[in-house]
Amino acid sequence: MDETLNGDPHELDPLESQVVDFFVDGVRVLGLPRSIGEIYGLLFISQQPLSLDDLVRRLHMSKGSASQGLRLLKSLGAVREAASGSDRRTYYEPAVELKRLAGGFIREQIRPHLESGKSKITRLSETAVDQTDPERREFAVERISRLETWMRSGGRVLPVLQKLLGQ
Amino acid sequence: MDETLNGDPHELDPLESQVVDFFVDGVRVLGLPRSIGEIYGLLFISQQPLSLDDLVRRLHMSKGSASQGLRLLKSLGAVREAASGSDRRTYYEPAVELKRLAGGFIREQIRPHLESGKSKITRLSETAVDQTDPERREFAVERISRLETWMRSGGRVLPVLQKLLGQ
DNA sequence: CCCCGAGTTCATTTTAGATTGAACTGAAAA
DNA sequence: TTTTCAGTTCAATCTAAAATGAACTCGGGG
Repeated sequence: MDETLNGDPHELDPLESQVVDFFVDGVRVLGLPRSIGEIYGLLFISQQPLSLDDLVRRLHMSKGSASQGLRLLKSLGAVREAASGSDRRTYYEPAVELKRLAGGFIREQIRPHLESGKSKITRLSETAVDQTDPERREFAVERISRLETWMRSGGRVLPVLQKLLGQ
Repeated sequence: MDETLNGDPHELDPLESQVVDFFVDGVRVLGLPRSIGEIYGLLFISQQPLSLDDLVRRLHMSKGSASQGLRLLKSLGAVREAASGSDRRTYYEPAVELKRLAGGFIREQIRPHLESGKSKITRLSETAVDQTDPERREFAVERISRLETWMRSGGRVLPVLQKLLGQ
């Protein structure tokens, strides 16, 4: 069985593996696991939508990883199901508009942290005003109000970011 | 030896540990190790500059971690050496201006990735034009030019980000 | 109705990278 | 000059998170 002769080789060709590597590095910067980069990278450079089995076979990853990876990518809006062909499988294709990708990442990964940050700061404020030593209390309150300022800046920045990336 | 009576307790008080936790979570979002958040968090809520030994003692971390953590924080411009007192130790205090923190992070952690990304794309372009099948080549070139667009957007966004965070 | 197989789940295993700590450096004190 | 000690280094260890894979679910086809 000579894989170089059929149209469905198991190994990645040089272009494909270069693109996959590019996205593996890319997602690591964003704090996402390597498998996410592998999946998105291969979809990105594929002319045809790919099924879960295609990903498992060509990337040598477990069905579990591929399934969980696709779930996360779908939740980020980075991958969508392609109009299904005749067969039972689901095929996936990448979203390639930066606006959409950034929007999904901000919505799913950044906003939740900003939110939980805000509520932690609320609790921090309460602890700060409980300080018995007045000098200590004043200092703590000042520092924590600074945190609030940081979070407000963060909140203000995100929409601008999305806007700038949408072109 | 009752630690609650002297001014140098080993354990963190509730305010301190809440702030440390806050920063531990915060730096994880940025992809930095927990020890970085612990160190910066304790400095942030301390009224006095702290020495490496203070950090080791109060955070129960090794000298190695504290030393490496301080080095990274200094490189980010997030921590500076305080005007030294009479003794041999170096004391550290946090930088608390968001502009400075964001600037350091962008300079040390984001820009290098953008740069290496650009050079990877250059190599990708070369691989893409090598594709023998014309349809494949056209597709690959189109996708990779999209990557270039993404990187350009990224580069344009950073200065705006810094500007918005500087207030 | 039962079978088939695509896709999911999650307890276990693996791994990347964070942390440790003992040996080392260098500079100030004695 | 020797001693002392703050801080650094890095091989070894540990751990948190990712990947695995076998058991499972569920829907369509026969």
